[in-house]
Amino acid sequence: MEKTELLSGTLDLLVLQVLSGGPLHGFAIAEQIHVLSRDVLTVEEGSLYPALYRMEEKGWIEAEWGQSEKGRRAKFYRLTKEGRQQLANERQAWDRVALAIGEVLRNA
Amino acid sequence: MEKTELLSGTLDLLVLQVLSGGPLHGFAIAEQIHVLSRDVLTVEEGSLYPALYRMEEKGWIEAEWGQSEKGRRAKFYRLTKEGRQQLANERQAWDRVALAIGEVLRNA
DNA sequence: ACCATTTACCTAGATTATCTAGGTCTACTT
DNA sequence: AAGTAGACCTAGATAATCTAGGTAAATGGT
Repeated sequence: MEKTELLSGTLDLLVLQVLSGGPLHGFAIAEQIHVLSRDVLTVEEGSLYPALYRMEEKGWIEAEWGQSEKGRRAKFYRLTKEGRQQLANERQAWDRVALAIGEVLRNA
Repeated sequence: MEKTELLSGTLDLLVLQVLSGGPLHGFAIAEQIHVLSRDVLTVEEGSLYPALYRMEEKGWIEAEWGQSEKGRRAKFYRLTKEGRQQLANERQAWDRVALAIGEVLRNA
């Protein structure tokens, strides 16, 4: 209940977004989100991997085994066409909701 | 999974915020959030009432029975001092996280 | 040659928030 | 008298995230 440094419901959006820059393995996805958010957002592995499976089942991403920059085996994920569409949808939904919350915070 | 028109984890913030303008009964809290967000955010009653209890137990709000504008019995909630502090904390947390997400969306 | 650390993935179970879908009661309207 | 709207309540389902473990391979230090 305390230090939830990830806003529930935004994980898919974040993953899709960092994958839009090109394929990445799971570990690197979490790193990217952490770094790009300037250490504000932390994705726990126990959240990440199940999320990747869900998204793979939905056809938004595809996986392929390969080798990481550090020479270890790693599963690389890349966006599918559906994933790209989903990203667009989620970005729009985020904008809409974040703006709406902003309005409430401004006007109450 | 589809039309979640409320971002998980933001309900407390929204409730505290609309109460910062003065006491309101539960039904009116939901209305206010809906109206102020220009119909984007909808709080279901099954989410609202349990949330109000949680917040009351935490000492952020206090309840008192009274009469609504329409002449029906209604439970009015008002912010406590702790609630005001909590609101400040949650606003800050929201700003921080929303900004961080924005950075990821901009830079990936 | 050995051991610790880092990298990378995986999973079961707990927790928690929200929603669904019911319900009650009362005032007002027709 | 009946129907609708206002206002509250709750049990159970759903689903996302976290906790806290675990495996295995490559690197680095001694």
